[in-house]
Amino acid sequence: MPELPEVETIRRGIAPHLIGRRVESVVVRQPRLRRPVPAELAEHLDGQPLQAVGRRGKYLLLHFPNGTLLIHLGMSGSLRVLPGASPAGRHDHLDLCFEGERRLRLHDPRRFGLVDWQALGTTHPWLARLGPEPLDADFHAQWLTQQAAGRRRPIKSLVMDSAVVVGVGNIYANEALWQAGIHPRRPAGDLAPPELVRLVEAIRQVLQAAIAQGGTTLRDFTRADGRPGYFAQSLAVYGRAGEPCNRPGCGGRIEQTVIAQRSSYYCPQCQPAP
DNA sequence: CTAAGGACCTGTCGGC
DNA sequence: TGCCGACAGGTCCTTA
Repeated sequence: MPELPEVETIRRGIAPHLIGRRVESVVVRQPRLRRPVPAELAEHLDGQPLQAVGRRGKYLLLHFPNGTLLIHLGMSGSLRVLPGASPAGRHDHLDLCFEGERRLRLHDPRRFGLVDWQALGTTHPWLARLGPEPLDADFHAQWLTQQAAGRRRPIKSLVMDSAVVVGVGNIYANEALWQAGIHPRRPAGDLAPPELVRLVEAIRQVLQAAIAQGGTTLRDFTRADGRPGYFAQSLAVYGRAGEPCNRPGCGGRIEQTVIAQRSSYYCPQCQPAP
């Protein structure tokens, strides 16, 4: 479900409710996510005050004095801040109960999510090989050019590779390629320098616009308070197969195909095939 | 090294 | 109405 804009929206949503509060208890109802939730989570967290809520790619980072709790929401995960006594439903796998009757609840029907502990002063293996943040200055055309050089894999698959750049999932990869006028199946190494410049700019722009709208709600994404995100109405290609291209004067119709096992959308007019 | 495909899960939707 | 397959916002691991 969540790509970078959705995770950032959640980060901003939960932080003000929880920062400065101590964890009073941890409830694990279902430890079997993609990896088992560590059994000693409560020992790490009990009594610790939450100092900050960060994000690296699609990982949320809950910083405590003794370490960091990593949360990845996978395809279907969501987090809500709830009152202290909120009855749990199906797929409510984990609660962090904070002082002052605040409860952070992880809900994840598909259980592709991840939760793990990173001790102070260590780097978790999940974070060790991540590429630059797309909205930071070290994500630039020169970096993408270096990553694309000599690669035959489709450009869409390259920009979705978290070692190249983090946080770009299926929706925003499709959107950014449309905005840059690049066909998703083009071999990465064949892109011309101006195309790579445009693509970097498009990725930045699409992600920033989506964050400003609170992310994309297709079916079940909600912010920490339960509201949807409004970027869905700004999607140019994702989920729009058969509909007309939005580019003024284009007149193409959006097509759908599969690239690297993921649904891919593009306009055959303004994103010429390889 | 690169790239592709399966695996992990449940829910929903469309077709018959 | 009910069943069955396809598909869904992600990543890790194995295989070629």
